[in-house]
Amino acid sequence: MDVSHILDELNEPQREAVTSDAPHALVLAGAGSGKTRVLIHRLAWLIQVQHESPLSVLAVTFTNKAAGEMRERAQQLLETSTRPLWIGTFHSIAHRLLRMHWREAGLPENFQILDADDQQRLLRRMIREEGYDENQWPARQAQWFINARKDEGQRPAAIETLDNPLTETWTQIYRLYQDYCDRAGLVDFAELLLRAHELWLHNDDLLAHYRQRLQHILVDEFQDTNTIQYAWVRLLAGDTGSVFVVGDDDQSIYGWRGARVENVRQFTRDFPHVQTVRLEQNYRSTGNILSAANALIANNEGRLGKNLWTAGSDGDPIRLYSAYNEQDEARFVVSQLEQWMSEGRRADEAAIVYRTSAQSRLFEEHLRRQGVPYRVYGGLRFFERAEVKDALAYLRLVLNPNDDAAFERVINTPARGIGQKTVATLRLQARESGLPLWQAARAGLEQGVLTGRARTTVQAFVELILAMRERLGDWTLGNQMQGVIDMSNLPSHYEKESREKMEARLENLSELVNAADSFVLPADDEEAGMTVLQSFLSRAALEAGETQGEDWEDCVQLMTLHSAKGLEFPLVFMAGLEDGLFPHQRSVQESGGRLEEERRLCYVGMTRAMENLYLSYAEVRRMFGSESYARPSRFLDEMPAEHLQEIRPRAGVARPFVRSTPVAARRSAVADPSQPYQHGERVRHQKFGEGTVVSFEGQGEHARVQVNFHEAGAKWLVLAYAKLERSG
DNA sequence: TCCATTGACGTTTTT
DNA sequence: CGTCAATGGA
Repeated sequence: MDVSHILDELNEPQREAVTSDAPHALVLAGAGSGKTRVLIHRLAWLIQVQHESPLSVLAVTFTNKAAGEMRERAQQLLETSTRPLWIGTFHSIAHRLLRMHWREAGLPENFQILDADDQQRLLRRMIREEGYDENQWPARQAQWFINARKDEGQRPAAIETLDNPLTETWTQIYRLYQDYCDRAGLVDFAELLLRAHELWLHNDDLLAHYRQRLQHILVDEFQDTNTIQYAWVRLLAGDTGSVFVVGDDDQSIYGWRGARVENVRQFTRDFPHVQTVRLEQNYRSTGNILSAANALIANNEGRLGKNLWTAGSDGDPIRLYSAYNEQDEARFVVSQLEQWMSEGRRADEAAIVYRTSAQSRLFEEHLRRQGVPYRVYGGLRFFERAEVKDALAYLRLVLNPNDDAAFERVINTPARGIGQKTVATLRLQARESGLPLWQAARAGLEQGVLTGRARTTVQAFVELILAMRERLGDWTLGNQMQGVIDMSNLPSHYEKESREKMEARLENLSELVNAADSFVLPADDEEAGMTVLQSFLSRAALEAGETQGEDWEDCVQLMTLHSAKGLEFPLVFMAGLEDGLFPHQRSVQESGGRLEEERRLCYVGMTRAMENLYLSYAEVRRMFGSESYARPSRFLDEMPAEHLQEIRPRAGVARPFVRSTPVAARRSAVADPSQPYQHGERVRHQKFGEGTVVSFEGQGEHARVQVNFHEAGAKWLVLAYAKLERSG
């Protein structure tokens, strides 16, 4: 068979990976080295050359976008339908398994997916109701605790509390929350994975079936897998499955939410005869960018080791700008951007990336002022908007009245005179009888627990939902959606808001009806035995949709470093390279490889740039209302000077006399022996606490240092008077 | 029920 | 400084 179309466009290591006949393979794919291509060509190789059945292939990704891209590109290469292939995110595949085997998984047929927002609301309500002090046991933290445990594969009973009262309480909250979810038929994101794992673990026949069928497992972004995802893959593979994973330990940036880089190394230990292939040729960036990135990441320990190289030219040096303050930084970035565009380049070829999402605002202001079109990544997605979730909650309730999260959401939205007190009564009833709210409400009506106005209003609500269920019976999804919106009288609820807001909300609602109208039951979901309504609701939760609908053509892209992973741009501005901001203060303080993860984040950011990379930092930054002085990011010191070119500010820009030393000078500068304190040194003051020396001046009696205190902010202190101590 | 004021908080985010 | 959520008075 002619395999040239599969192999021709590949370089040697890529080809080696694609054609590997080892039982398992680990492809360490550096940034821009053709990782996705290898995955897709491997898929084609299995099917067209090895003649493996498409039914035997499972390809797993992390995002819906990646899954969609993989299916699309596989389709092009294979020139046949990719229908039989299982391609999807860990969550969507887990979800599919649970839908098909809901009985074995111990779930009700109409279980609903709880998104992060639903989960937090449910927890807040529950914590309150169970009588915990909300300040001591915040829902946010409970959510974090529960998800972290689930990501580790732990049920409450398995948690080792070691008599630690804190852990014991969190575990108890986890237990109560899980009971709630089980009663109401609710499954959160982490639960999808955990249940899917347990489904196989506890059903030998099912596991045997899937092991036999899914002989080839391909995993993308393997460095992002958490404990349960790894265990799931391992369980499925058993002794006979063949696992092909692609990843890059240097781009692991999700450790803080459970991802374990260690899984990459663990893979070679747990699976026998793993062939490891390194993809180090980079097709994206210039030599200067790659060399600087390589040098930076070399500071991390325990890497599996990789050095990116390019056949292309060195290109321009990386430009480094030290801004006087954050305004100056934004001004500089936007002016460079305008210059680039004046040379005939497109706005959408450029990206501004930063560590924290709050940094976007300043750039937005400057871009708007200059009339440069931009788009900010992140923010609320379509199916996460309040009005959309309100409308969907009615549908959820119609489908599964036991869905407490949906019940709570709409019981008094729009306001129908059911106050806090009435809802509290219902909750109490539900809690005492161990029933979902819906059933508690009905029982309460029958048994006369509710009286007076409460009785009338709750009765009306129950009848509304029943009427919806009856009326919606045979309608199309679009009509059901519209019906629910009309019958609930939701639009009236938004009419009280400002005109703009209201119009946006009503527009979203009609967009929602459109979405429902044009929704076609996907084949995957049909096979899993789902109804159109079930499928629509699940997808709303699992693929929350785009942040912004249409207009992002030819816009400068603004995003956090995290959301930049996987993307590339000819021109990249990486801003806010200050110690404390990037690397972030919290990461510097915490142990456990957090600093290394920040360094990887920096590496990810740099390797997004194809032609030109600008780095910048502000000497003074206004944050949380007060000014703070920081030294340039330590990561800048780790980039060889020969790849950097410092850009000094224009003459005439007013600068304060306090300045940190330029990076190049600082790098070569040894400590100044004439000064008692050195730049960057940590000191303690009796009153102001801990701080960092940022500047000094004068000699002897008049010697003063400027210290940036963590609590009190920046202060000048005369050494002769202030009693400073070194604090390591 | 609604609006205004007050107070706490302030990485990163997909599913 | 800015946001969001909780609180309290009309």
